[in-house]
Amino acid sequence: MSLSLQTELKKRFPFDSPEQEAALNLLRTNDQVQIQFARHFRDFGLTPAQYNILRILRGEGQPLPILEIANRTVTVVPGITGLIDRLEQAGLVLRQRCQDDRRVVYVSLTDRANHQLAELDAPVLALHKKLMRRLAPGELAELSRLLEKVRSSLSDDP
Amino acid sequence: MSLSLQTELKKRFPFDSPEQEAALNLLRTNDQVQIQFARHFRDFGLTPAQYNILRILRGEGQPLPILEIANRTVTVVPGITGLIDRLEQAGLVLRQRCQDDRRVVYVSLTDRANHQLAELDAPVLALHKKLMRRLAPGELAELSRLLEKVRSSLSDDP
DNA sequence: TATTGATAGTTTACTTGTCAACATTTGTGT
DNA sequence: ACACAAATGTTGACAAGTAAACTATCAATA
Repeated sequence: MSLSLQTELKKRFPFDSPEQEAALNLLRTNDQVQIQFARHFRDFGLTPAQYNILRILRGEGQPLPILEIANRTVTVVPGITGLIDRLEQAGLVLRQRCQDDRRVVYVSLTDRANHQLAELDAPVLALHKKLMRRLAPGELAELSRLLEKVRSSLSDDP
Repeated sequence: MSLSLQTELKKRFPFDSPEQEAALNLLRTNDQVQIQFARHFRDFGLTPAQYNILRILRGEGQPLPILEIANRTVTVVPGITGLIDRLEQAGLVLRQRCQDDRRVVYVSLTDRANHQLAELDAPVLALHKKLMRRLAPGELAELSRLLEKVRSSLSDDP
């Protein structure tokens, strides 16, 4: 039967190639990590995407145009609108139209957002350490290096 | 000003810790890779989640209960329903109630799905190789090993 | 036999990511 | 000055991930 043959092949060659194995490992590991983060932030009423935007704004230290925020996330342009909408409803950011160029909308953090971010710093750092606790310092550096190398091949297309 | 100080600090210590650096590298790299896959499958009318389910069914070689499929993906139970719905509408899978236990619903691939999967094998493998092209064989193995190590620390909680 | 509890799957509601289409504003080239 | 292109967001539609609540079936047991 072709079915048993297929099963046997599957056991002997679980991956079609080392490249595929690495790619699938990346996807699976990321899934697991994302789940941890999502649970973590949900306790504070934030989603990972929302926290990401707040971190970007704090890192910049001043208001940013909406498209600039979108550029620093993977979020595609139309998606950023609703994201900012919900953050604004939650009282965490403010929208202000630019006077010079009335097309652009600046987004800034509220005091409440800064307060909430400060509360999250320690738990987030602790979670990062927990996720990576099995890796020795050298392994951490190597993992970062390899991931950056993968990303570098995505920038210049062919 | 606190702003320029913050900017300077940000340059000198872009990450709070090596663990955080590795975790963020993982998230960013995965985002980029996911985008590549999504674009790739969209040309064939499939989403990555749909392709994943088809691959699982082909790998098994026989119909699977819906919850068994959900267990093999990161998809949470309620989400799997709509996913199977859309695959069924597209004529790629069939639902059949189990006779022995009328609660369970088996899902099987149609000929059309098998045909489409066969067409996708070569392009998918090519994409995997393209994504990882910068990594030497040893680096590929090391990346897989490190990612597995990260996942292993997520299984046993504390 | 009837109740009680567990299991399989669905429905509903909400957030996010994605694309296509659009409005508004700005800049540029006749 | 005027038309036309480009940039900045927004809207609408759909796929997907998530949690809470629900239905239907099965199993155990009183």
